[in-house]
Amino acid sequence: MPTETFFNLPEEKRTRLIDILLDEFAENDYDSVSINRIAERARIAKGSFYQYFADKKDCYLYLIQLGIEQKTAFLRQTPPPTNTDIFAYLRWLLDVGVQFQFHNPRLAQIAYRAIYDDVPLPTETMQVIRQGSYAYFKQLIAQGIAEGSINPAIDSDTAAFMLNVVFTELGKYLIERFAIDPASLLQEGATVLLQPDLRHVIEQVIDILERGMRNR
Amino acid sequence: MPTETFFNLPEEKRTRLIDILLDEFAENDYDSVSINRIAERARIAKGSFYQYFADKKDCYLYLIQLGIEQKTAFLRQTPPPTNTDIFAYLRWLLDVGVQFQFHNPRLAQIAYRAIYDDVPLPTETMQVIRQGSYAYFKQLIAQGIAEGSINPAIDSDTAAFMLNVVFTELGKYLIERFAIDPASLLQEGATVLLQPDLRHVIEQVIDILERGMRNR
Amino acid sequence: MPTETFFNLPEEKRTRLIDILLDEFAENDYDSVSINRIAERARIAKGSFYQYFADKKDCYLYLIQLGIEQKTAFLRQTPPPTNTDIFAYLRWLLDVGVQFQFHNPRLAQIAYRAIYDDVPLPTETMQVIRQGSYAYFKQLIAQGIAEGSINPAIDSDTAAFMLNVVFTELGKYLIERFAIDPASLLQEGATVLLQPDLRHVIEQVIDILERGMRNR
Amino acid sequence: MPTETFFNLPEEKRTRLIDILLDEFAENDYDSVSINRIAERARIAKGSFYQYFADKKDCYLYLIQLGIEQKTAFLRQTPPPTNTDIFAYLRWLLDVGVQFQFHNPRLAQIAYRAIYDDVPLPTETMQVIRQGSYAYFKQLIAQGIAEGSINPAIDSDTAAFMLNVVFTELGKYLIERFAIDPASLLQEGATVLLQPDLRHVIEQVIDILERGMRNR
DNA sequence: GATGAATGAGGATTCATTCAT
DNA sequence: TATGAATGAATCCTCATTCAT
Repeated sequence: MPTETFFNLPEEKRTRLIDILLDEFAENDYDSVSINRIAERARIAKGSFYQYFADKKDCYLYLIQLGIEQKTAFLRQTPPPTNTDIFAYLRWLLDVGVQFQFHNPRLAQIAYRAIYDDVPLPTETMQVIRQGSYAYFKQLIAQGIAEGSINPAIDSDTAAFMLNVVFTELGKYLIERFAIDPASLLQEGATVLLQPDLRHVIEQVIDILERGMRNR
Repeated sequence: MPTETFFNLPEEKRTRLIDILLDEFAENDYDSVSINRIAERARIAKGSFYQYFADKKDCYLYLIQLGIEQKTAFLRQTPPPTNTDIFAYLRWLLDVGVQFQFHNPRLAQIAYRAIYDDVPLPTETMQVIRQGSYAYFKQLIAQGIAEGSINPAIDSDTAAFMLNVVFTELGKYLIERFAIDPASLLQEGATVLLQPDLRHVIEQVIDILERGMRNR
Repeated sequence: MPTETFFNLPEEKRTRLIDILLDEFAENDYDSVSINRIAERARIAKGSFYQYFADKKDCYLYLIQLGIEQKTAFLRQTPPPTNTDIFAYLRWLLDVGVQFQFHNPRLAQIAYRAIYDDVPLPTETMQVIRQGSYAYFKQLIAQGIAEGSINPAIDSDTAAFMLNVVFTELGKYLIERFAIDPASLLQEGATVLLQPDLRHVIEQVIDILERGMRNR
Repeated sequence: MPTETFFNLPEEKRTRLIDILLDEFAENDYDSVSINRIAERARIAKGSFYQYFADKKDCYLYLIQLGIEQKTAFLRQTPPPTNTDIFAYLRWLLDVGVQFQFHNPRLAQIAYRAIYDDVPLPTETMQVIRQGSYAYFKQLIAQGIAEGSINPAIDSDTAAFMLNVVFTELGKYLIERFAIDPASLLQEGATVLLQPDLRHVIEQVIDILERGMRNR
């Protein structure tokens, strides 16, 4: 956790610092993130960084936690569909998930790294982070089978793996495919998600998964 | 590309060096790979490394190329099914792909890093590497639609994305799920792939994708 | 010297601070003592430290002075033997000296460091501190010679050196030899000094010195 | 242990480096020794230090070992007295010991620090170093008692403590008392030890110890 | 009187690369 | 061709001290 000093920082300074931290940790490997560079960009003394964070690790975990908080808040903001069909829910989840990635591309990228990069942090810490969404999907699948909407022959672990992997990668794929400038996403009220061709891809992905898994 | 000097090295010495390079680049981030450590482990002079490779980057690209070559050779070794059904072919491809990952876990890991890690190499170079299998899948899907076995409503790009992502991750998922010791894979004649529960997962994955995409 | 502010501190706060200072300076080299750590442990603002002491050096010298005061007070507390034999007096001195070291192990340790460690303070300052007990011993020896109890062939400087050195080290030697837990000494009314085997060592040391120096 | 690179250094360069190392480690606490400063004084790149030594600790232990080797060689050089009286031997030992300290004042100082300073090295390593001479003295005392020359009432541990402490400190005491310039000792063929008043002190010290311990 | 944020120099160590032998 | 010594910038982190509030 950051120090009290960090939270006592003038709103504007703290915001600017966080902004730079997001940049650095989104653009670089954990190992390649340089506190020197951060201090320079934020125009603070090297020592000041250590007034705010115990160390690099502390700073990193703070950003991870920030990501979790913001994602939670984001999901709460858009209510899920009321009908109980599991695929309607997955459709919503994929949609909102992509929206979150588009609204917070740097946080998404950091989370992404947390999953795929080698982070020299205790395995347990990283396990928790990594298994978060996977475990969630697994439970959803089990629920779908119980409800009768998912083919009971399907192994819930395997299906969770597929959902997790596809949902995780989709945001980046869309950005690449539609040549979206990541910088443009940082601005308020980006409307890129409303593009019909982009939504079409999201729907097709769910369609394929639904046809592949639905109980007939 | 490595220098002529490198290829003139006594077979046994070159092999040993490559072995160590694979280890280092599989276990570490590009940035975290240390030429110091490599020279030490390979018991060659630090300067010798630079007789063989122009620099770290050169060495890295050589391993990537090696991976591509070896994968190609590996696929050639196992003939694809003779029937023309595209899903039978995908089934074979996934199976052989996982086999390759299991037989060459270090090369697979390096390829994996090439896709997901930040490698401080020119974007274009990395693009080529990353899009390799994606382009291949896209062509397969198009072919499947032409043959009538894949639902023509499906966008070939989207489907290629899904296949690519699932195929890429599956090997690692299996290793984690079945708690396979990566070291055990390095040994000759590893039989882990024959386990029925492991094959069952592979088949379920294809089943889901097939049901999701097949033309009805 | 500490500032007035320091002496105006509420009794309890000042005591707690001193306690922590003793800990830090007893456990660490002068250079390794960290004001950061002190402020943290004492739960005072780092700036407050500099309200109480001009700087690290000032704080250190205060502790030294405290040690001298407390040792003087301690010696006053136990009256020396009334017979005038110099060796009886040395016996008493060694005994009480060890008792002081045992009652104030942290102050003793700090004094010890003042003698043996490199303290980056002006040489003169440290000289004064270091020569304190030495000068006292020298005077005692001279007195013993005058009284006829010490062999007049003995050079008083040399004898003072021996006494000083032995007396200084004895406390630590006993702690090590009898595997005394230094923590146990910090408690009120430690009875460790009463152990007969421990007193036996003290007596033997004096016996050897007495036989070595007494006028026959 | 230093690296091969270190031992391959041109004689003159290595000697100069060792000279500077001795200076630094003699003048400073382990913690206060600065590799930056060493590199600067030796006019080598900071990185070069790490070509020669694994780390600071490695460098330090090398100096310790150097001290042990040189002391052993020094003792071999001056043969002990042939008569078997233990006090004659101690006399010789004290004399040669002081001579060694005078010939190698910096090594002696480093050894001294090894005994009295806090060195952040594994306790076992330091224990071995510290107990070296103590254990030797203890054995000598036991031998003296067996031979009948030392008073059997004396506890060999206690006597060893006294000898050890006096022998360790004597060199420094003489330097201080006779205001010997440590720098002058560094020169070849220092004759300071021949001064009669200095030898007189050494003899008095042994005289006192002999009278104190001899069997009558 | 108390606070605690800011600072920049300095700590040990690792790195990829060069180049004379 | 092989070597391995040399380099200096970069790494993360700790420090004693100052000063505006």
